[in-house]
Amino acid sequence: MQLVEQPVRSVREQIVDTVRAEVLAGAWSNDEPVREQALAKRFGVSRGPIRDVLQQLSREGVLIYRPNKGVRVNTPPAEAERQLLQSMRREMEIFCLGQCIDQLTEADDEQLERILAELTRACAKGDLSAIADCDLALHRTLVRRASGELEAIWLSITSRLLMDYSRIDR
Amino acid sequence: MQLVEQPVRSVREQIVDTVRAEVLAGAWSNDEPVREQALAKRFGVSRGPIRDVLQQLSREGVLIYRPNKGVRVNTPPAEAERQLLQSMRREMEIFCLGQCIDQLTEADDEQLERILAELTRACAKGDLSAIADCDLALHRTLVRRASGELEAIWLSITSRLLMDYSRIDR
DNA sequence: GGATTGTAAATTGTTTACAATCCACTTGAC
DNA sequence: GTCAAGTGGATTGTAAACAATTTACAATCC
Repeated sequence: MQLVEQPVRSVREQIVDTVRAEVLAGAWSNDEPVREQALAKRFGVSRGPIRDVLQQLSREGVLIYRPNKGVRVNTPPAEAERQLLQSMRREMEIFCLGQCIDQLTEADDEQLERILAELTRACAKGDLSAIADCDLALHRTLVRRASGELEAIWLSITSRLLMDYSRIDR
Repeated sequence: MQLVEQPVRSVREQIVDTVRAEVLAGAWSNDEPVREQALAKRFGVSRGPIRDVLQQLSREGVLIYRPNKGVRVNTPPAEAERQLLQSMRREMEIFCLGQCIDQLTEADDEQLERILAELTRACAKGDLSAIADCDLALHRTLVRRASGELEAIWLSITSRLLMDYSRIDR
């Protein structure tokens, strides 16, 4: 189920979302480096697009990049940083909610309904990973609706917070 | 004068900082697209690194990217967004100041002194562009010292705010 | 004359090939 | 036996060639 609608999802964006979801779900170890060629083979593309993906996820804080040494899964933020990020995320979401609360289209409603239904189902099953996904998708949709410009910033903040979150439910 | 110290400045990062500074100074028009090959030729590299640069600056909000159509200079944020970003920037800088106020090394002090001296000189000359550069460098150094993780987020916020700023003094 | 389709140049997206760097292991001296 | 330098394989960084898409312009049709 596609939770976050995107008009034209380029190959790169698809891979970014896939990899991010896997890392946040705790599927990747942070002990061993991520190899470009392995990902390229897996997604059926060459190393070029993969490098773009890894660069973006590094900017988001999900991965960490070291020159000539590739990328690894990043460590969650320290407690003090976490509080700051929480506060900033909250501030952004309140703003976005206020921006788009009275200009939602029917398509938006429908999209939100779908996400909520999925969230309900996940809660019923106790699937923590799915719950996290839905939660992310819900807020992301709202932020995007309010302002596509803010989405990148919001993702950088939220991804870092979820780095912590995913470690906990494991 | 190099205002923001960086241990190992990769070629890409140098180009990123150069291009960002030029755009924020209002040197680029937002009517015509930015051509990859032109930049590659100018900086003496191939299109690969240039694409990385353009991708990063697009994530930062300085440029805007459209699939198969290249990038352009982005438009400044709307007033409502601007206020949100201002608030978030303020929150981050207060946090970072608190984090690193009592753990500054002599090298840091020296670096900050250099920036302040440059800022004073710029103010005396009334060089608005230089003032903006110094202001940016000053805060960026503080943020980086507090947490390298936060720097990317801070840059995304501040760059967008400066998009507006640069337009004004023109 | 105005709109539409066809075509060629330009630009972006991707792949492939090559250079530079890093890492683990071996080899050798002490 | 231990440590140092060397060496081969693997991995990242860059450049150049190729494919796909867009754009501008010209030819054609109504």
